[in-house]
This record gives sequence, structure tokens and C-alpha cells, in this order.
Amino acid sequence: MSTEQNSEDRPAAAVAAPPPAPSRTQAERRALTEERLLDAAFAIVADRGVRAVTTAAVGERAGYSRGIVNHQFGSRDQLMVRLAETVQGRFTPAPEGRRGRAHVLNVVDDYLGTVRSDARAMRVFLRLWAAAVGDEEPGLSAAFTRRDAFFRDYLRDALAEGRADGSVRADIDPAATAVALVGLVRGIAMQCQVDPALASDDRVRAAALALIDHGLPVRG
Amino acid sequence: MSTEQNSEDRPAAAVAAPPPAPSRTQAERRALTEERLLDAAFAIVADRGVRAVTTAAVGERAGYSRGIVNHQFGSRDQLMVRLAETVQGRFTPAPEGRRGRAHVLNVVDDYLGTVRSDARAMRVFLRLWAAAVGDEEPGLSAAFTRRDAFFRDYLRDALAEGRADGSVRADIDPAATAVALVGLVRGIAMQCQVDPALASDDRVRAAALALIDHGLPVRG
DNA sequence: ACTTACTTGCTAAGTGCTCAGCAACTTGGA
DNA sequence: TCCAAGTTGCTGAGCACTTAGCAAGTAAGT
Repeated sequence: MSTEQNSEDRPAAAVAAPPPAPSRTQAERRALTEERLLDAAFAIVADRGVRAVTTAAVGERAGYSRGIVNHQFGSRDQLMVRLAETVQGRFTPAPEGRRGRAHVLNVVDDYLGTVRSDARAMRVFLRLWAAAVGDEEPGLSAAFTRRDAFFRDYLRDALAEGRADGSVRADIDPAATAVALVGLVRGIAMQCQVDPALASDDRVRAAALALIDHGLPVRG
Repeated sequence: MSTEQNSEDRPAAAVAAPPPAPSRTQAERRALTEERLLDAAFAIVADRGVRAVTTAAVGERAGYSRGIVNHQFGSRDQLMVRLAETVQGRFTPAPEGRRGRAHVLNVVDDYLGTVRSDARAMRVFLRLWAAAVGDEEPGLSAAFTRRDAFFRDYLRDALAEGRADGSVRADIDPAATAVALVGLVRGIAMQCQVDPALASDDRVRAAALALIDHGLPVRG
């Protein structure tokens, strides 16, 4: 996936097969095709939802034929899994030097900031996650089970570190609190999805941070 | 919807048309049919997900024919909306005498308790909500936009009351904090859905309450 | 009788996937 | 260096299947 805005601006692509450069390695062709298909699937999820991702729609939006998805990925399900992994890669928290409580607050703040700064990617991520929760896409459930565990473990470790350096209360349970924090940011982002007025409201972000920041420190 | 467990224990219903009592008012027939259809739809969502709710599957599971849903509700979409409203009705918070911070904590505790005590209904609620967020079911999005606003307003008022009676910090924003709290409980419940091991872990519930309880009081 | 509940046959639209075949690329022998 | 043989990317017709909804009919209540 190069960027997310090349959803409709590939002009002649949908008409005939893409002849961008005259000569390409087979590996290059394959990689380029995969990228285009993932871009197309991304755009369709963003615009019309997970259910609208049909093999034909993806192939044609990417400038190929109806059969390309099955040829490239084997099945629609595997395309969805690859898409999920790709989108998940965008939301990997960056340590950024901070530690303990400040680190946790930073991760949460970043996450909620993404709701505004990269609304399209967040929309796709949440729609894929919703499909996984609803058990509508077999492969997605496994992909997000792994992803959730990773995110929780990351926050658990940050919380444990904060407890060790004294920036986080000693009586909290790092693992369980990590579940609550992941829930907090996801749940807020989901509401923003249903009601866009919330997404453009910085008070929600501030309230979430305040909730955490007054809950974690040793002194209130 | 009578109860949630009558999903498979209506013996002869699936074989022929239901002849439960020989004589019924037209209004009674209609009401009974509606209830059975909603029960069937509920069970299908719980067992196989929102997408598996086809008009034929619902009709036949309820002991009727394929066409009954369209006859009774006009369209599949309207069945889904009615189902959502019915399920939402189960999750209306009961005031229960408490006020301010204790009231807020009580509502959150109840909600998280439901993840274990009425897992089936919670599962259906979350799957419907996920479908609404994913924009897969047109009518559901509107139904849950209303529902979310109601739940947020309810918590906002409880928080404002707590601020007035001194049980909640004066510097919090009731409306924005309500969004965070709704997100917290929904996000936790969603994770429990994907990873059932979390659902049976009381530490998560305790951690969520601790997060709130140390965040809201005037004294830390 | 008449209205309403409900069934059943049908349709049109849409689904993922298969497969034969063509065209572009790669490889290796001369 | 060239060119045939082999491999891979990709197409597009078609298959088997599912869907929501309609229309015409039958049965049950008034």
C-alpha cells in the first residue's frame, strides 16, 4: 500500500490492463499487482465497507479483471488477511523515548490523534476489526486476535515499567489495565465512527487522557 | 423476545406450521409471530453472526416459511432494526438508588458484569453494534447512533450530578468523559468477544473500575 | 363474505471460485 | 547473441450457489 488516496485517480487503469513501464521482472509485476489490489481493497472498505469487497470489485478497481484476486491471493479470505496485516502495520506504536506513565499516555494520545489525522486508515482498521468481532470474516478474527494480544502486551509492559520506576501506582494490575486501555481507545474510536461529530472534538481526547492520568499516578 | 435460550428447543416448530393454540386473535397471531421471528433472528446472530440472518433462515428457524419475514416486517432491514431495538432494551441501565460517582461506577460494573452473566445477549448486542460501525446494515447505523447518544447522555448526567454533590472532580468534562466511559466498557466487551479468555477474568473488571475510581474522585 | 396471516413458486441480482487459453517474461542450449 | 521451451501473470466465460423480494395462491380469523 503506497498511500491511501489513490483510490480513484488512476485514470486509464480501469479500461485496459496497466502498461506503466514496458518491461518488468515477474517478481516486480507480482509485487506491483499485489500493492494495487491491496490499495483497491483498502479504498473499497473505506468507501463502502467490508462487505463490498468482492473479488470482482477489487480486481476492477485496481485495473485488472474479475479473476485477479483469486489468482493472486488464492481466495478472498486471504486477501482480507493481507489487507488487515497491512493496515495493522500502520498502527504500530512508536516508543519515542518516553518511559512508564508518560509512555502510556503518549501511546493513547497518538492513537486518539489518528482518529483525526488519518481518519481514512482508522476507518478501515475499525471496519476490519468490527468484521472480526462480528465473526463475519473467518481469517480476520485470527488476525485481530493476534493484533489485540500484541497491543495489550505492549501496554502491559509499559505499565509494568512505570510501576517499576514509580510513575504508575503500585496497586494496579498491568495486564488487566492494558485490556482496559485498549478498550478505551478502541471504544472511543468506534463511537467516532458512528457519530463523526465526536471525531472532531478534542475534549474527548483530553477527557480520556485525564481519566488515565488521574488514575495511574501514585499521588492523585 | 421472551428469553434468549429458546434457540433450539422448540421441537416440532421447524417441521410444520406452528399449531400451538387452536384459536387466536389476529393481533395475537401477529404478535406471536413477531416474537418468534425476533427470537429466531436473535439466536442466529448469536450462533452464526449478522450475515447469517437471511430471511429464509429466520423464517424457518422460527417455524414458518421462507417468505414470512418479508410479510411481517416488509424487509430484512426492518427486522434488523426491530431486533436491535429489542436487544438494546435489555441494556438500559437501572438507576438503583445510587448517585454521582457511585452511580457511574455501578453502571460500569453492571455493564461489565453482563459480559459474564448474560454473555449471549451481550454477544448479540456487540455483533449488531459491529455491523452498525462497519456500515453493513443501513438501518442499524441509525438505531445505534441513537442508542449511543442515549447512553452517553445518561452517563453525562450522572457525572454532572456527581460533580454537583462533590463525589466527582470539578475539573472533568461530563460530556466528553461520558464518551470515554462508554468507549471503555464497549471496547473491553469487544475484546472479550474476540478473546473469550478475557471474559472470564475478573481482574479486567476490577482494573476498569480502579481506573475510573482513581480518576474521578477529588482526592487521589 | 371479507380481511388478514401465511406459503410457495419464481425472479433477478450477485457471490466466490474454476479453468482453458493467451500473452508476457525467463531460461538455457546453440 | 539469439531463439525455442518452459514458466508465470492475467483474462473472461461459466458454474454452482445464495440472496431479498414479489405475486399468486391457500388457510385462518372476523
